[in-house]
Amino acid sequence: MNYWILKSEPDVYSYEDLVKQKIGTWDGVRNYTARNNLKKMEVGDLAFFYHSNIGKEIVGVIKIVKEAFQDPSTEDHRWVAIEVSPLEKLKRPVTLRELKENPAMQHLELVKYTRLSVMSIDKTDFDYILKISQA
DNA sequence: GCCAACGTTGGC
DNA sequence: GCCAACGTTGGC
Repeated sequence: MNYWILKSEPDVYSYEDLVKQKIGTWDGVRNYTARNNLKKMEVGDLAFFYHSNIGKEIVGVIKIVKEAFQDPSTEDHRWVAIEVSPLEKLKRPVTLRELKENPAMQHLELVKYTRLSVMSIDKTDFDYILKISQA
């Protein structure tokens, strides 16, 4: 079982939008590193939903409900999409700022590779962030 | 709105 | 295959 972080601009597609839809298609990824991560996802994996640009914070936990398939938003066979469902909204969003300020979180890809939209996260870090979101 | 980081493209 | 030019993303 693996853990991930999925980024979206909330004015385009927010966690609340996903809650309304119940199942959302995560498509439109056009970056090989991100695409490779999508391909590694398995049904049942968990991910954080991060709001980029507006908020810049992790707002919820979602789960992968369908593994990689041809991205429906393009004919180009290089790109894939997955499907996700909302699991729970964080009691308190965890901001990028506080992660950057936390010495224990400096190795996070979210902190180091700001432009990557689909990335993995260790279970340890996943649990840690969940924990601080409940404080 | 600006800029840094970084991925992609195309000329050689 | 290298590298300059260019485009895109996302934080500030």
